Amino acid sequence: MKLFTKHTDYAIRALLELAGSKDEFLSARQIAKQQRIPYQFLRQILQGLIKNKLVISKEGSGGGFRIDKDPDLMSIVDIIVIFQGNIQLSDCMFRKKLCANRSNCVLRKQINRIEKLVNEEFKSVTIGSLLKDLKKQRRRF
Amino acid sequence: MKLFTKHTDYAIRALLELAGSKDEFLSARQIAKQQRIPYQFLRQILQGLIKNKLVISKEGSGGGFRIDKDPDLMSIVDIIVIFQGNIQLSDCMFRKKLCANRSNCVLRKQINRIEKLVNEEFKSVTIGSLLKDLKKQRRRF
DNA sequence: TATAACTGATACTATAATAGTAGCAGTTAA
DNA sequence: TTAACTGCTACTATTATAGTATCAGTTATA
Repeated sequence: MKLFTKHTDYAIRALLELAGSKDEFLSARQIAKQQRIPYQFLRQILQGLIKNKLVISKEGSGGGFRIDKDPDLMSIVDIIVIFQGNIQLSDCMFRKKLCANRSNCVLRKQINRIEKLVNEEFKSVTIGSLLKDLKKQRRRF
Repeated sequence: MKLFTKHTDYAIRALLELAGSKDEFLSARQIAKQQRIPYQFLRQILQGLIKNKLVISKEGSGGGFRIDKDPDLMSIVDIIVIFQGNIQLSDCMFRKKLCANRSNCVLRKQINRIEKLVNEEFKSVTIGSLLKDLKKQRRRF
């Protein structure tokens, strides 16, 4: 069972890279090389981040991408939602009418509880907090 | 994003049905009808539950399935693991050597933390506890 | 002003996972 | 003997995942 797709994984790593050099524009090529992300795949992901206004881009030579939101307000949930949709552990909500029997509902109740928990936990992890961890770690080595 | 597949969903519902009539053998046909699960699909799922010793079967006419483990010791995690493998939010563990850079590792640390949390939460939800919820609910209506 | 280094957008492909369906062989109660 | 079962396995359709490839347009700069 996996909760993170490559889209999300790479997006987070790209955002960490961009958050680390806040005011410069980094090209997709540079990020791809640094983070070892397949170049064309990364470009798709960056387009997704642009559409959702987490980064801005500059076209042409010397162009690239720059972060466009406070990294402390950029949570992992936001990124998951962009690439994987809402966190919902079960899809029952979409077919309520088909869920005729109760056994399903007591299960859903529990699932919803855990779902909320996961959401809150992921909300508390932001690009900003990850970057802080990263810097701490670097100081130690 | 989904955490439960149909396999898991149906397996839990089938186990609730079986736990509800502990000492009788219920046929796949009966369970399928009660819980509105596609018959052949359910049979595959029941085979999975047999292999993992959650239920036993009796062949031939009048045969079927019976629960073979204390429902209170049968957690949702057990069932998820059977049909979806271990709960691991990211698959990085399988390619540690490829994860050259640290940004990935700080992310993994957080993911592992949340992973443990999810695991514990799902462990606390058992077929037994769900059945209790179900009976409570029935008394109220 | 040509060109190299970029982004924007979109179409394409390969593989795996998910959600089933179908059918044959063997077992057992009545 | 036969109907109702399970055991086992092969098959299919759809969707998600993880990329690749390419063309059009933009911009710094030599």
